[in-house]
Amino acid sequence: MDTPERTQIGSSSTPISKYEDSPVFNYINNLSPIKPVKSIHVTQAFSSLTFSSLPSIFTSPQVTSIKESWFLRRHQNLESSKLKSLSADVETMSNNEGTQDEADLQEISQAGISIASASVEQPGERAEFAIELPRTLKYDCGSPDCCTNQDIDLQRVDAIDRPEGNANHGDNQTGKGCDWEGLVVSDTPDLLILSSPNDAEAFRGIFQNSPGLAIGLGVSPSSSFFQNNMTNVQQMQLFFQVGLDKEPEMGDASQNLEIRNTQEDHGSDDLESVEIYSTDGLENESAALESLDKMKALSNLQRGMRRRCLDFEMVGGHKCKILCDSSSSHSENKINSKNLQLPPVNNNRRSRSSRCIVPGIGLHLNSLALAKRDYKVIKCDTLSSETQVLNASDQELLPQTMISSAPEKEADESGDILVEDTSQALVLMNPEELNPSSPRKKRHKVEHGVEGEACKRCNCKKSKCLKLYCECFAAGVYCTEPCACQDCFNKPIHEDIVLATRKHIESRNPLAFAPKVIRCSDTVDVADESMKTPASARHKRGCNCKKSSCLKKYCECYQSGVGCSVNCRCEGCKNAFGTKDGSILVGPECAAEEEEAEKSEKTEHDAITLKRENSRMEEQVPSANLPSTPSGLSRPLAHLVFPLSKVNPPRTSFLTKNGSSIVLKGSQKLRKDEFLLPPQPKLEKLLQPKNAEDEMPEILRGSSTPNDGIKMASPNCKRVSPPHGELGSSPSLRSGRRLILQSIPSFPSLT
DNA sequence: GAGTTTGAAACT
DNA sequence: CAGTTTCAAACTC
Repeated sequence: MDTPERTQIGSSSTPISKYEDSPVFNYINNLSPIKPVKSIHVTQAFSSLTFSSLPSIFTSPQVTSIKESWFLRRHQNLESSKLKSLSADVETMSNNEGTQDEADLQEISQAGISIASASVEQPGERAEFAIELPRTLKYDCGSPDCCTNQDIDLQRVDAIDRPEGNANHGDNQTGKGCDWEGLVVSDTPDLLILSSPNDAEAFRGIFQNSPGLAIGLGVSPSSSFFQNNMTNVQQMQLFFQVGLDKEPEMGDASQNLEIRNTQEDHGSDDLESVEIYSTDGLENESAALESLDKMKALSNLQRGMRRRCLDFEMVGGHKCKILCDSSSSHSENKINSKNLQLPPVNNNRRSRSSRCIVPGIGLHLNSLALAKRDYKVIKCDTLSSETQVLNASDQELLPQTMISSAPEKEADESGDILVEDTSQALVLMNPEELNPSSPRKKRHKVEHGVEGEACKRCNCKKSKCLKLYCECFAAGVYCTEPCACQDCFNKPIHEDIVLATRKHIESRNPLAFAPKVIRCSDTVDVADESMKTPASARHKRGCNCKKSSCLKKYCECYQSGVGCSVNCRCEGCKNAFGTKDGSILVGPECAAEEEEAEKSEKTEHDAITLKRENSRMEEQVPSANLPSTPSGLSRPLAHLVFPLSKVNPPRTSFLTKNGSSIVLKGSQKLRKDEFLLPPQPKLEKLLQPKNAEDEMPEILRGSSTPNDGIKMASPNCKRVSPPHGELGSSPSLRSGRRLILQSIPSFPSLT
């Protein structure tokens, strides 16, 4: 099994080889521990070179054969004084001295550029090392490679676009672990470490401490290595060219990924090789194989590059910077799209990628949040940053993500929560994420159309962003740059603390991180429930407002764009989205107002009902479409969005609500109308009575369960009945519900 | 931008 | 569970 040495010996020294030819000699050779002097160098080289190489040899005869040829080549090249160079190569590589390595690198780079060059031999050598290791080791660390490959692909694009200075060699340690978390958490430098031992080893043997190689990878023009080495520069150019060529292609990251993956599967780990193949044509695998050997070295290098890039990407903060660095907005968008798209593309890696993907934003504590953002980002990219479109798409995507990513919440609160989340997610996505250019630290500013809750930006000073006071923390999101928090611990670096704190809080209140607003009955069999309380959204706990009359953002219900519910203990509720219930609570004033308003409204209501119904039908259709087809939804959503946005952050909730709740209920219809119109006190008053009536049933609570809704409904009906009596209180409600029912069937049909 | 108001979150 | 304190957002000037 000492094949390498033997092969080397035989190849290098003709006399020995002669003897070797004889089986007897071979036998003796095996018996004798003593080895030729020359072989020693070789052996050292190997020993140093290949921790992993040995296994590779054992595992794959092909590899060994390759090595043999490699050694032969090497010896020929090194004949005179370069015998040491082998060991020196290995050593130098580790030592960074490697003048020869640089030459090799140049050769490699040239080879990589020209693909076919006399110098190919040497690169081939290294390439073999790199390749061999990965192949042999691949199986050892199955998952990482796969992941890495995909990631690499993704990164490639980014890497091309992004110059990164440091070619940091990751330690195998990190690589072994294939700790994505570590990668994510860890800063860029270690990222190169490579999740897969293959890469790590390959880099070690080849690159380790060799700036030239790092340059050869040439991911970063800024890197001193790169600057220092002209050859590197050439490679850089190549890379950039490739990147430029690809960038336009990048639009379809998925395609690129697939191609790359397939190519890698074929056995070529090199991204470049993949690219080359793609350009040259994957069809000719034979030709590709030839080029592969040459390319392998480059491919390995690129691999490392890619991974680095991924790692960097992983680090949320860098993305923004990188993006900013990218010259063209297009490139940025593409990059974003790439990054963002990745998660959706790779469902398996979603969690990982999601983290990385989330731009600037740290890891979402909640998988939901992750999913949300990811979708958001993706949508933004794909849709060209149109919030409306995004909304539609988000809704579609969200449910999926929600389902996959956040089972916990789902279990807790059913589908309603998910819906909310989606809305929030949309909100998040739309406003600022789309326009990272203007990060506003304070919410005040954030108000732009959609933002609201979406872009969580805290200003915590004492809570360290580890309490629910912190919106970011409460939202399950890491604080980001726009946050003006002080002594913030809600960062990926402190992931442990964050998780521990989160856990602690959840221990006290399992629903602490659940969405505050819960959709009553979106998913449920709409028929009955929808009838009852399409109200759709209610605040989980309700508010406790005393002075704000639930007309300001102090009120969480109002802030969420949700009407107050039975759960609320608010005083003097005048929530424009729906009072607790005109019922008792409102008090004399509210009651009187409500009654009057109701009376006045009745007439209006009747007149409006038709309109509402029409609008409902329209809205319903889009809402129904939303899940199914984003495109269709986009516009209607857009309508909703703007008004909602104007109204408040509740927009987010509104959007969700709009989809289900508004459509469902006649009262909500009013809401929509209201929302469409800027929500104003006038409207509020008018609406309130309506809301009171309509919402009364809605009030059923945000109760996720239909049962609750039903319960709620009955009391509401009682309350409402008197005012409704005019309208035909119960009948009106029922009628409204009936209408809803009618509309409801439309949903499924439409969908 | 600073100060006040407000209500949720946290604590006792 | 209720009362109090703490906190940060929302709001006002």
